[in-house]
Amino acid sequence: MSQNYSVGRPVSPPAARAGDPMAGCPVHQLRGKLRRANLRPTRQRIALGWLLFGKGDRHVTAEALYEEAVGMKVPVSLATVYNTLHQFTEAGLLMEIAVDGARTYFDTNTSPHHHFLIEETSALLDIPGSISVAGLPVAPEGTEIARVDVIVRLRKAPPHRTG
Amino acid sequence: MSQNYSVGRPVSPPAARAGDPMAGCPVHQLRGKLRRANLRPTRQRIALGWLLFGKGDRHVTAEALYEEAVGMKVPVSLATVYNTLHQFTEAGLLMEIAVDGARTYFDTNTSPHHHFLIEETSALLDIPGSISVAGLPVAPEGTEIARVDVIVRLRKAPPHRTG
DNA sequence: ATCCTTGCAAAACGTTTGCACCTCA
DNA sequence: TGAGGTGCAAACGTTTTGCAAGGAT
Repeated sequence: MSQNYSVGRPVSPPAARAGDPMAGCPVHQLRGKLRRANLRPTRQRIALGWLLFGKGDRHVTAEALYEEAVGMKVPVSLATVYNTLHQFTEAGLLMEIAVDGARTYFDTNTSPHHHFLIEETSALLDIPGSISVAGLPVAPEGTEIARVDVIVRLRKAPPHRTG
Repeated sequence: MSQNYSVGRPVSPPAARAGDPMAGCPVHQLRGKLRRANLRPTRQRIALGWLLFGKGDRHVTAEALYEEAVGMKVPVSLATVYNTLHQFTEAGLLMEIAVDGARTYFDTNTSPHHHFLIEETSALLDIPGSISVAGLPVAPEGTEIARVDVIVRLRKAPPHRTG
């Protein structure tokens, strides 16, 4: 329930030491996940997958993930982060959310759900619970609904609420 | 036409030719609209306002509006188009919609409504009728809902429909 | 060995900004 | 005339791309 964002200490990047006996660790599952997606389990993809999928649902930008990887001594380039995020997205492991004009978010929660956008910080949050959208018209002929995005923009509330 | 500023050439906004029954002339109303927004009714703003508000609801990108203006021999620069769109937005004459990672749309319909996004062409359409969004949780403490955006992404339907 | 993947840097893209000149009220 | 607006081009931040070297099977 609590959004624990401060992971980092106990996690050791898989590339830190060569030849570790890590059979049975989440890395192994990650390899299978990548194989199933027809993605070779390379060092970078495993490290990024670890960061992405090892902490519950996340909303990351390419740059944020890149800096996180660099901070954990994972050797990776920004271009590879972009490539990997897009490959993961195509494989259905991530969902891409373009909510702002400048940044693209990648969401590890690929099930249909919607988002809060904190305008102050441009942070994205899953909206808990379920939202129902009623009154959708039929899609124009020749088209079908691919996805429905609901974005609730949150502003800082006025400093007091009298009454 | 280098940086020549003597563009006294009569812009050909659609009504520059008729007699001048200013009352009822859309340009006149536009001038008032700009005045009320504390924006000087300059040539460029009037021309852009004409393009924006003279054809019913529109969803334009800065670049599209720029090319439209250039195509109509309205001397305007891209930077001014951006400036004007943002000024209009701040004045409440336009609504900004960032639906895609790359482009920002400006909607002349400022009332709350939602959109189709044609993924094939990145075109934006107002959704006719009303949509109700139910199940919204309360905004986190200290925040309030500024706006709710619903974007229905439309894909080309599968080529066959074997019944 | 082969193909896929990565890294680097530069290009691409849409947008913003700084400064000189011009226009409107 | 003065306050404000405009144009141009260059800066800006994010994302994409091309090509050579490295890793996975």
